[in-house]
Amino acid sequence: MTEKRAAILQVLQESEGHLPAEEIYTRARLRYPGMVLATVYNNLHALEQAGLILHIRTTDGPDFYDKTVMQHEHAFCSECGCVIDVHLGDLAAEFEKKSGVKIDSYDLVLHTTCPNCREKIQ
Amino acid sequence: MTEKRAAILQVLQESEGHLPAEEIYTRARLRYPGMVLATVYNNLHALEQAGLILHIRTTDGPDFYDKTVMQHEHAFCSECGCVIDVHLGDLAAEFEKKSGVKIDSYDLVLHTTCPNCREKIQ
DNA sequence: AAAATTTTTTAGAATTATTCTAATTTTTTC
DNA sequence: GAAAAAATTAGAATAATTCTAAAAAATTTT
Repeated sequence: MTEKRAAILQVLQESEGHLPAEEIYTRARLRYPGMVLATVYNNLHALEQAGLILHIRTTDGPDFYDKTVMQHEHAFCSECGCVIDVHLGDLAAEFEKKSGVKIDSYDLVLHTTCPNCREKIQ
Repeated sequence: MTEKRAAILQVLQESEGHLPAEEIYTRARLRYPGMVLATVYNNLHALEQAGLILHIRTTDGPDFYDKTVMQHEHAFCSECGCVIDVHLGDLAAEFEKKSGVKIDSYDLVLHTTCPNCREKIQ
């Protein structure tokens, strides 16, 4: 594990959980000012391959990288953009049974209005 | 409904079901060679607003537009890229109950290996 | 039907997120 | 410590989509 790779991993570990590449880049540069965005992407891929982090694809904004390796979903607040971790377990079997189609994997993106924002709106 | 908007809708209606904007553009230009990609996007938005088509967001490739307005999901074959329609019903209530988080909506992207490709691989 | 207003279309630039390339630097191996 | 492998950098390339401003078309008002 190179110093930079370790630093990128640490940024995630010390975060609230999930960050987009751009934010990891910003934070990693505090320690390594010369670091370049491509290096962040390279190392995020390597860390993903190594099973140390999760690569979360979204349907609108940028992808996120998650320090929690266990499968889980994310609910994005459409008001403030915050992200809430959601644990639904593995639904592949359920989807497969319901549809009759072989499901190798799936991406589930949830949209919510977080408790904070729901209060404000009312 | 302008001629071009109608043409774009017709392209979708006459298709197998779901097409990315680029493909709609290609097909619409057969009738309207001068048409520009921005016009396709404009009209797809308008048609979506009008509830005449569905805008399907994916986690990797480009978005799709679907002539079927009824809620349904899509299973993308990771081998050949083909798309299979899947009907799972509305799962928001189930997700909400399981997680305790208010679910306004969700995008569910399924990954499959289609029957054709599964045969070839073996 | 002409004038005024609104909507649509075009062309092209801008944006965003990500990947690629090739040269350089660093790290690891022998 | 030299050779080989891997990582890093800088910047270009790509892909999908949105934005902008001007021109054209359609609609509404007189």
